[in-house]
Amino acid sequence: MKTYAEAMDALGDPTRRRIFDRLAEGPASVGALADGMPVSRPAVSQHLRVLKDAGLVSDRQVGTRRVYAVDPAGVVALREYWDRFWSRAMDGFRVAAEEHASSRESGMQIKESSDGEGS
Amino acid sequence: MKTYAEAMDALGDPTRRRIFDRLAEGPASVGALADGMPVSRPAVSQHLRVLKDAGLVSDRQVGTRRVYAVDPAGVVALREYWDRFWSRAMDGFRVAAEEHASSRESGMQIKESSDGEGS
DNA sequence: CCTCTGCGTAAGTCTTCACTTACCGTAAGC
DNA sequence: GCTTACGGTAAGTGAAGACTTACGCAGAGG
Repeated sequence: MKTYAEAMDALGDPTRRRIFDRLAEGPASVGALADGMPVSRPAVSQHLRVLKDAGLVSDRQVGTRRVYAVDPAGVVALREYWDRFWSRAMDGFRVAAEEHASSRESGMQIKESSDGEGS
Repeated sequence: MKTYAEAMDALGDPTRRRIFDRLAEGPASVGALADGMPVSRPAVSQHLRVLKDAGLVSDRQVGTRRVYAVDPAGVVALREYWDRFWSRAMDGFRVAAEEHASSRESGMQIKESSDGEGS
């Protein structure tokens, strides 16, 4: 299974996010992607390779051109990961709020600066 | 605005993802986070700073300790960005499929290659 | 007072990686 | 056959950043 980690690493780069953003609006060839980008065409090629290895895009050959498009499978996997993460993060936040309240309640040594009470 | 880009960059690092994952299960102090991590405590501090600048975590002082927790605001912003991205990506995929079909129809040469994984 | 704990910060090192130019293979057109 | 588009790959370079150790500062407690 393509790890979500690879996808997150891939989208951690601004240029790759820009390329992926562009592909999200429709498939495009490498040259078309390189136009309107501040980097060279080989750079775009290398970024596309990373995105492809991460399972985020796929490519097909059309004549002499190579057309790239978003790979729905990778996007779905990433979205599922993010959904799990989302719920866990919300749980964690709830735990944080409860711990904050209970520790205050039980008289633990929490001298929150000189702020005193958090309203 | 700029938050989601910063958040994506922040989560592009494996160590920061690990820290954020840990915080998603509940708040923790810097020392507690550093324990069970393969990196030193200052490294964790620096990662926490990046996560905090990205709006993904918040901190409060408890005595001599500093307790970090996920910041729901940042998580919400990132999720909204992802939702928009998700729908755009799906649109792009539909466009790709349609273009693919039409080009096949017109008898063009097409060679597919996504990620070679036979069964 | 002094000490000890907990954490942030400074300074430096070293690895990663984004980008470049140059080159080579492949598909279409003459 | 040759030539011209298009794009992947190799090799090299420079900068970003992840990590370390050493140090400084604030709070809790004897």
